[in-house]
Amino acid sequence: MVDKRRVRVLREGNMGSGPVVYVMGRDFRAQDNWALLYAQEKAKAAKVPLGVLVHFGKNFIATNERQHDFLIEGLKEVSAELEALNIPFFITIGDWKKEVAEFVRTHEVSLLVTDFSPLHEMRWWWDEVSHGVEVPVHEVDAHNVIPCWVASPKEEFAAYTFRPKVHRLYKEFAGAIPKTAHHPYSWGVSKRACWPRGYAKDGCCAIDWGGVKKLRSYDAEVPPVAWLKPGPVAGEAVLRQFITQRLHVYDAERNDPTKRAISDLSPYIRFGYLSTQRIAHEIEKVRRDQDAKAAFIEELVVRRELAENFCFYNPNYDSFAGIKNWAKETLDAHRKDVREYLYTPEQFERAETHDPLWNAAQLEMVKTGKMHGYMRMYWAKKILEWTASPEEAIEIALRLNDRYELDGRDPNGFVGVLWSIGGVHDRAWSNRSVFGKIRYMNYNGCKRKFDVKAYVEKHQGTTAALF
DNA sequence: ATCGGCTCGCGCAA
DNA sequence: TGCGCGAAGCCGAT
Repeated sequence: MVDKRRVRVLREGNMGSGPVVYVMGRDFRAQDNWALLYAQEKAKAAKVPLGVLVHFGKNFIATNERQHDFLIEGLKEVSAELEALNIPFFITIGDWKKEVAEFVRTHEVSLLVTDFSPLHEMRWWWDEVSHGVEVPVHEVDAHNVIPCWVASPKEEFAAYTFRPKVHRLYKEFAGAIPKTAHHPYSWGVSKRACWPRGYAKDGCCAIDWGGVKKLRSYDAEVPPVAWLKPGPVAGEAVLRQFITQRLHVYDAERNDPTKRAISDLSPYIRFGYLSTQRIAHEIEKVRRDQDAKAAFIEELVVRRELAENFCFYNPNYDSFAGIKNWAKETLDAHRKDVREYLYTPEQFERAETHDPLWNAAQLEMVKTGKMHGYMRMYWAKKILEWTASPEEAIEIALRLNDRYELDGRDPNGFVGVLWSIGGVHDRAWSNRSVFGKIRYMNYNGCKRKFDVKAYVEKHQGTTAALF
């Protein structure tokens, strides 16, 4: 049974007699998925078919070719896995209100289930959809170990206020997740035919993935990356490799961008190919490296779910308006400070600053789709230092993050940028030029901690090939 | 190499 | 009301 505390009712109402549909918005996987398990539980109780729907609309889950490719290639795998479980996979394209509402009417859907995201797009969409359909809509937190609204009822001040709440509830929610079962009630073949309209191949049932892939290719400006393969199977392999090859050095070396100690799991978590709870469970099973395990669980659960908490409770999670008063005041007091360097958004984007370390970080992100976590702090703080205003710095950092990172457009990214530039979840430090009391970082600090030259050499070059 | 100060405010003990 | 201490640091003194 899915814990009732994972579920929120977005639209009240009684179930009809038709199939249950899970609208996958964020957690693209067939196993370890509480939203799918909940939908299946409801469908089994009502003895009705179960289907999964993914909607491709404006400002959807991916906004460029790199992320779109990572999504489509993974979705192919997920959809096949669902079909094998007798859970048909559908897509709709275009306007939410029209397409989803029509899907619901055509198939006489009795209940819509979705996965939780704290981000505006998803919440606004569901607000609209809930008003545009006449069936109940239930939302399930399938992304967090502890459901966001259960972990805390308010915006947390810092990790230290959130941590004890997480630790109190962790044992209750963590652990193995039941398997998604082969669904016992079939969706009639004739009813499936011709959906999605215009993207069905061979008459029915098969989706024209080539067509879907072309659907949202923006320019070829942000190409897919080859080193990280999309999908749950690839995610599983990365998790295995992390546990066997890198976990033992995670504690000591995760802040050294020249070492290979980090998990590389964030893109898989971002697209839901891997469940956080499942990752946590696999880590807990390891019988060695206790310090490394604790450090990883801290980042995977406490800090990642703190980012979800911030976006869920703070509607200004992506702007200056979202930071704390002490930080606004101190940044305001330093607005007129002389900036030693000033760069345009294009200069940042093309990695054309005077600082080879900053350029290397930017190049790492542009070329690989994943900047090392430690460098993300330095990178964002320097954007604050080298732009005319904190608003502009936040805008540039978020735009670049969301455009190039495979794990962009995610709560972690918003909080990472606002932590660096706006002191979110941080404390005040010594007053200095431009930064005010926002924690400062510099080149010398990096030199003390890792081999800067090696990092710069590893990511040298230009962005010329991309523009 | 190590340490204290920087500086704010939450949460808890009292 | 007082007090301890915190998301990843820096800097100068010793």
